[in-house]
Amino acid sequence: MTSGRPPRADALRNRARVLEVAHEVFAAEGLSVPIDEIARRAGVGAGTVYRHFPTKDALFTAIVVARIDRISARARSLATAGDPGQAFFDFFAYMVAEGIANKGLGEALAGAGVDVEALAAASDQELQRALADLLTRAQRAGAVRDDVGPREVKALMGGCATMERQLGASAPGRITTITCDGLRPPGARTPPG
Amino acid sequence: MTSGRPPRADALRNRARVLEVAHEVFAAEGLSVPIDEIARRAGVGAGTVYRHFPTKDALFTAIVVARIDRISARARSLATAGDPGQAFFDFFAYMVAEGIANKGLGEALAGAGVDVEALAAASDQELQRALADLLTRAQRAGAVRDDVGPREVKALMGGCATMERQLGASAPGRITTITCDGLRPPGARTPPG
DNA sequence: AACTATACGGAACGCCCGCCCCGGTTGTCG
DNA sequence: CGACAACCGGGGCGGGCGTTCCGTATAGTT
Repeated sequence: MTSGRPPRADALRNRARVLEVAHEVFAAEGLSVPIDEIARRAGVGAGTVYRHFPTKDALFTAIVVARIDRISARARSLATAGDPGQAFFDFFAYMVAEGIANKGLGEALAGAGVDVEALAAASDQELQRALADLLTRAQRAGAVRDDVGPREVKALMGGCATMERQLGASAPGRITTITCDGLRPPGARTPPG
Repeated sequence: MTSGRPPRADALRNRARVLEVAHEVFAAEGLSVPIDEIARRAGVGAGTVYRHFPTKDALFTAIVVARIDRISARARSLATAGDPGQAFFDFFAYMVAEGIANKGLGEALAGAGVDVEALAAASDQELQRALADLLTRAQRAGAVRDDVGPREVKALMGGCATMERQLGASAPGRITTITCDGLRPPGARTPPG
């Protein structure tokens, strides 16, 4: 490996600060914010950002990967929980909430623009696997209709987040409720709760 | 009014050609295509485009308004048709199909970017009204759940189009089927058909 | 304290795109 | 056919943004 010497203290500090600020800004404003803006808010120069992350995509990817890893962990822990149906829909709601709270992540989940898929392929596949596991368990338990796959579910989660955000605070969760009801097998609507 | 003289023949020809080409290109590639590209494909200069349409938004709005008017007409004609539930879901599927076939329209329906809403307010409200009519009829007939409004339905139609496009040809219509099932009142799933 | 590798800041570059402008062309009317 | 107004084309301007470069500052070491 090319580990010549430990990085300087200020370098690590700046790197962490850029990561932190970028996370907040991307979450609040989406991916379209200029790098200069992030640099400014972090109190560094644009060059510093590019030294730590060779490209804007790389910066964004680093953040998203971390986020996705956390989500995957959540999915795995839910997979072993009691009721498979409950676990699946809990995860669905969790993912949508995450997408609403984090605009940049939402855009990524909705497949908009960036080739995060390519760079974060490993991380994303991990999520895909965990989701597939959750889904098949729920399907075997008869809590989710059989004619859907992980790809459809993932798209639906991203879409729900986008739509909920678009509708704003009016009727919160309505879209997600409808979609979840649509995912249940015929004649298996759960009462409110 | 300022109607001094009828426009020249070539002016009308170019205007029509620009409109036609812009429609195709926006439908195929979305709103992000440069004006220069549209001008090139139409065989005119960029200046010509801007003479007929003062702004890119104006060009796009002109196209979308025409499209929305057609859709509204369809909605109104369905409203008087036999089964209200059938009419509602027919329109839902029609709108989604339109959104899939027309990328630019889909982006507009999904509320992405352009302030078409502001410019096309009149036309859009017309659609809103027709949709609301269709919806309440279906709800009164017990074909659609009561806890949704036109805004949610409109968002769902746009979202379905986006998701279907994203998933490509694999599992066509799956997302729309799920969403429509979610829109039905509890315990009222229709068998395949 | 002096020295050097490392890191910093921000000006500068290149590219894209919406929009404007002007010299040349072409339709139209007497 | 000739003249004039309407219209055309495409080069150019301005602003935004991702990325690079280089003179300067500073952390770490002796």
